[in-house]
Amino acid sequence: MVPAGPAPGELTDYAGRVLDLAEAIPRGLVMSYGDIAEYLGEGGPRQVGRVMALWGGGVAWWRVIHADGSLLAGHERAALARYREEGTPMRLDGDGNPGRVDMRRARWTPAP
DNA sequence: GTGTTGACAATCA
DNA sequence: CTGATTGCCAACA
Repeated sequence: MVPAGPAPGELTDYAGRVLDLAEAIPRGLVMSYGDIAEYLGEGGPRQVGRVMALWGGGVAWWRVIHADGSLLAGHERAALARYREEGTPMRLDGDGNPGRVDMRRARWTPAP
């Protein structure tokens, strides 16, 4: 049998690692795309982003954000609700409303 | 095979 | 602080 490559819509090993790591992020903390890619030692922030875009719906997608702490475009409202519930450290935006995560405190790295 | 796009990041102005 | 530019890697037309 010829080794069939990853069919479209199916998880690859890399995607599995990304999702597994995303699931491992503790409540109240977050990781950036670049951090995940760096920890896995392969791919890059964009590949992690692609995995999350496709299968992120099955994990805590709101705990995976940009390196500068900005939230996901289009899902900011849902993410804010989660952060509020989990007590994630937030940084106030110009209007005095939470618009970003305080990466300085919320950033997390697995198994230190 | 080439060019464009994308749930990104680091650097410069 | 924000905005623009460049670099990176994979998928898609």
